[in-house]
Amino acid sequence: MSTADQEVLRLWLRLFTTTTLVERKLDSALKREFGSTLPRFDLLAQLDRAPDGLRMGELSERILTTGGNVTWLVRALEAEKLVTRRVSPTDKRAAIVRLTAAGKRHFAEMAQAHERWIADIFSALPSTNRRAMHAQLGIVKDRVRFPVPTP
Amino acid sequence: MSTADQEVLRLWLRLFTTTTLVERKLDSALKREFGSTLPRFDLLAQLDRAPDGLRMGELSERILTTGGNVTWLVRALEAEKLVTRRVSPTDKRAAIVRLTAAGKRHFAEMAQAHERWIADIFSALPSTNRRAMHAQLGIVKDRVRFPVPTP
DNA sequence: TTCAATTACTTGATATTTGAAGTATTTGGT
DNA sequence: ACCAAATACTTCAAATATCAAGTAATTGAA
Repeated sequence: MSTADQEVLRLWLRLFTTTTLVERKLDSALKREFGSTLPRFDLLAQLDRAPDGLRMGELSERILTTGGNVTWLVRALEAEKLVTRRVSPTDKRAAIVRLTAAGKRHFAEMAQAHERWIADIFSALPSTNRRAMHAQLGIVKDRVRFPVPTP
Repeated sequence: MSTADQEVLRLWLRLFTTTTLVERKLDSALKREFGSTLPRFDLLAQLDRAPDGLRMGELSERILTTGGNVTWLVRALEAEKLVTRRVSPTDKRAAIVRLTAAGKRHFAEMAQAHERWIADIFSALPSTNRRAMHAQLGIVKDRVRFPVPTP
């Protein structure tokens, strides 16, 4: 194993560890302060940006989870009266999910705290570095999404 | 919400998305090629670096998961004859987990493929940038692990 | 020494996530 | 118009993860 290989493995390990630590911190803070979780928050965040609602499939793509899981999550949020679900008028197979007024309020509250937590963590980086990291992660992301064909 | 806040939120979102995509890719490749999973691989990787074995608690800290989950994972790997578990001679409460010979072989095989996948993804970044990113992630990680006391 | 507090782990109940298989609807080619 | 293929979603079982409570062993202070 070459030195460069060692290096990329260490980079991936650190990426994984760091992200997991942030995730756990956010998740436990959301639990503690709002009785919610990160997956729920992420789903609500997508809906908050989509005033016309989103279809189950769109949600599933955006929060990077399976269809079955979205069905499960939406059902739970529906039971809590945070979202509604209705059949699409143009495609009876599709369900359109929207935030309720209560859902909007609940999300807004959480988003404010969430933003503080994130700012607190990432403001440890100078702005220049943040931009650089954002760009570099973009390269990695594209590489995973659009793999180069094996020669 | 200030521009800087927007910026850190976007950075976190990208960090999360990128890591999740890589995770899913590795997990599905491990499933497809070796009938294993990323959590199992991570646990075996820790043991591979620890010739004297690790206690359950140490494993749990290193792979960032709960004690109950480690108990579950180790039991599954034990059933597959990849690890053994024995009571610590110095502390009868503690269990020491080690790789079996078969476990070592199995891990070595997976590690080789794993390394190729990682190298393929991250070699899209120039070496200089990789080092920079590693350092910056270190700052974030420390910030999460050792939060500054609220003023 | 003795025992309350701590530590290391397991257990059991739940929660979440996945993946495969099933249902209903829509689409595209004939 | 017709039907096979594709699409959108749900369901169900199994895998994985969390949390709280329980057990056993160790520690440390009186």
